[in-house]
This record gives sequence, C-alpha cells and structure tokens, in this order.
Amino acid sequence: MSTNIVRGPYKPGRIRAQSRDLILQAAEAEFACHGFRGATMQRIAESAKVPKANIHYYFSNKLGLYGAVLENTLNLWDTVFNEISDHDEPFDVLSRYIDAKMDFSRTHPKASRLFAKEMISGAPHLSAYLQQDYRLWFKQRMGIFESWIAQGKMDNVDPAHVIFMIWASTQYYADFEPQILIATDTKNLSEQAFLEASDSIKHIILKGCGIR
Amino acid sequence: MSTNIVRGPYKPGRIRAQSRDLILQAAEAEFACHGFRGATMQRIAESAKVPKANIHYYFSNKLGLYGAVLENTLNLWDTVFNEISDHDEPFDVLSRYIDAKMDFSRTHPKASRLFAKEMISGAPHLSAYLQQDYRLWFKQRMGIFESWIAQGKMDNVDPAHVIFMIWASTQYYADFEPQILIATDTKNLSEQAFLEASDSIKHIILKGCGIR
DNA sequence: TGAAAAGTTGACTATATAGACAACTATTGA
DNA sequence: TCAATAGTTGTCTATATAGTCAACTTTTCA
Repeated sequence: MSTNIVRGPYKPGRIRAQSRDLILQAAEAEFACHGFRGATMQRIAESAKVPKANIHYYFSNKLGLYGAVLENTLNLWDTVFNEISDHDEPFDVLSRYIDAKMDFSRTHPKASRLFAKEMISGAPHLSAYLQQDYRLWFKQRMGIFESWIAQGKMDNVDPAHVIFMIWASTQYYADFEPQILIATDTKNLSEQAFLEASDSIKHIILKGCGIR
Repeated sequence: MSTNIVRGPYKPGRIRAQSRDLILQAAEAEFACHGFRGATMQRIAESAKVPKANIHYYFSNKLGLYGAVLENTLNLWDTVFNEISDHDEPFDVLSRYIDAKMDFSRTHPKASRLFAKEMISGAPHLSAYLQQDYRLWFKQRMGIFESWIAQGKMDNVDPAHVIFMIWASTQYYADFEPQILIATDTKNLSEQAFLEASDSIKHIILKGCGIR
C-alpha cells in the first residue's frame, strides 16, 4: 500500500523572491544573536516561517547565507555613511557623523551586533572584504583630521583614536543594550534616550578635541 | 579473545586541579571566540590537551563550564576595579579609572570579549548575576558624578553617558582589535599603542567634561 | 492551453556534538 | 601494605544539525 504523503499547505503567490528577504531577515537576527557557528538553519527556518529546505533553494549553504547577510549589512552601512557630506567645518562634519552613526545604532541594532560578533570573533569572514576600501576610507578621514589640526581647528589628538572613540561610543548603544538597560534600570531605549546620548557624545567629543 | 584496549599515556602528577585551570583557560578562549552555542567541548578539550571526558569529570556539563568561566571572568573584573580608590578630584579618579580599564583590555582581551559576546547575545546567562550589585555600583558612581557637577568641578553632562563612553572606548581596543588592525594597517597592538590610546581617551573625556 | 520553469515541501542521510560509562592508573592515608 | 579515593582515558550512545532529494504546486510564456 502506498501511503500518500500529507503536506502542509503550499503557500503560493509570494511575489518573486519575497521568501528570500524573509530568510535574510531571520538569518540576520539569528547570526547577530548566536554568531556563525551558534546559529542553526533550523531556527532560521522556523523564525522565517519557511521549511528548512526552502533556505537551501535560495542559498547554497550556511556559509553562503551568512555571506549574503554580511553583504546586505555592509551595503546598508555604506548607503548610510556615504550621505555624510564633506563640510569644511569639523564641528558640522563630526556632529552630523555622530548623529548618523547613532541613528544607525537605533534603527539597525541587529546589523550592528552582527558586525560586532564578526569582529570579536576575529573577523574570519569579513577581513577579505574590508582590506581594500576600508583602509582607503580610513586614511582619507585621517588626512582631513590632520589638516584640521594643522589649521588649528582642533587639538593635536591622534585622529585614529578620535574615530575609534566615535565608533565605540555610538555602537555601544546597539551592541551593549542589555548592559545599559541593567545599569539604568529601564525596559528599553527610547528614541529620546538615543537623542540625549547623541548630545552627550557630541558635547564630549567636540569639546574634548577643542572643536567649536 | 579479549582485545586489550590500547591507551595513550596516563599523565599523572598534575598538582590538584591543574587540569581544571587548563580547561578553564581553553574554554575562555573558545567561548570568547565562538560564543556559548558556537563553542564545542571537543575543541575545548583539544585546545586544553585533555580528553573530552576529562572535562566532564570537572564540570557537570557545557553550561556548568560556561558558568564557571563567566564567574572566573567576573571575579577578575571585580578585583581589578575595586583597586580604584575614591579620590576626591575627578581628574585623578577618572584618569586612574581609564588607565585601569585600558590596562584590563590589554592584559585580558579574552575576558573582555567573552563579556562582550554575552552582552551582544542579550546577556542570557549573565543578567541574573548582574541584577544585584551592578546597579548599586552604577548608582553610587552616578552620585559621585552628580556631586562633582553640583560643585562645578565638571560640566553638566549626564553621568551615565560619560561612564558608557569610558566603557565603550576602553573595551573597544580589546573587543574590536581586528577592526583597529585593519584600519591602522598594523600586525598587533603594542603596549605603547595602548598607552597612546589611553592618553587620547583621557584627553578627550576629561577636557570634554570640563574637568581639569 | 499546455509544457517548461520557478518555487515549495516533508522526509531522508550523513555527520558532529554533548554527555555517559567503564576500565584503567596514581595517590592517599589508616 | 592495601583498600579507598582521585584522576585519566578511549569508546559508546542519543540527539542535533547541515545538507539532499524527489514529489509536489503554482507561475510563466510561447
């Protein structure tokens, strides 16, 4: 006797590759929370509400999925930070940059955490991507800072450390949210809280670098 | 015919629980790199150069081992930061605190990363530990800052954000080392590099808060 | 309209992993 | 001295996981 296989309902009509996005979103959350090795395809599938086999229809394997998520995240990163225009005055440029980074932490905490996990793990999958463009971007910004210092527009502080402080301080509100919530005894970080944090960081960085 | 089991050499004479420390160290590195779920007992065993079964002799299970590593790390944390004495002058107190945190990042990067991974994952195993003492410590420090502000010894910046900036900036040099190495195009962070970073952070934080 | 392509699905397989276990060796201490 | 205890080790088992597969349904387009 041949047993007819009983299946769940076939879900049609998702416009082309909508499933792909569902999977990418679920994967982003799962990888951000548990890292590459800690994440499981099963949990990603459940979270995306698709069968696990469906993931393998869209992505070659776990590493391929992870790569796609990382690429997605880096693109997001770029589009946000390319909007920063090169004003001449350090006060304006840094104010805008800090606001933009802080806004990114608020609106894309999972992307920030994914990036952080990858870095803490030694950036095994990311280092290839970053080698080229990243250093160039960094060197250019360093140059701008140095010209500001030469023009007496800011104190003689190593620009690298200034940039690291900005990155560290702004990403902290996304990556270490639990620590902040515990310390401040609150349930979640409001948009208001982010704005206040942004103001404090701007005050300290700008004044601390002697920029006015 | 009974086959005699061939075994590797029995390694005797390790003074009591020396193996335990070997395992704890290996586990710290593995958990710091891959997180709780991404770490495997097999890799920890290989890294510690003991058979996997030996781990289960000292620790009940994977979660027990993780808990022991976390507890170890937290104790380390405490002993380092309890050395900070309560000077009256904010300049001295914050200078010493930043130096101490920075030194911790340099000498215990794995502990810092383990802590970071746990936080980014939502602190599932840690939140219970932190609830009690942590908030108290934080509130006390906040109070000190507020008295400084009232005495006109520093600008009126929300103390919470100042503390977060210090934590973020100092931990960054341990947690995001790969990013720093890529950006600055260097092989590793020397003690000299840490000292320079510490000086930059102190300059910006102290001046930025109007402390002199 | 109908065959081919695109997309979905449950079941399956091979492997990796956490943990249990029994057999062993060294150490202790009465 | 010798039995009890502490510590070490290879093997085994149950389960979890990544990835495969063939059967299915819908969509596309000539």
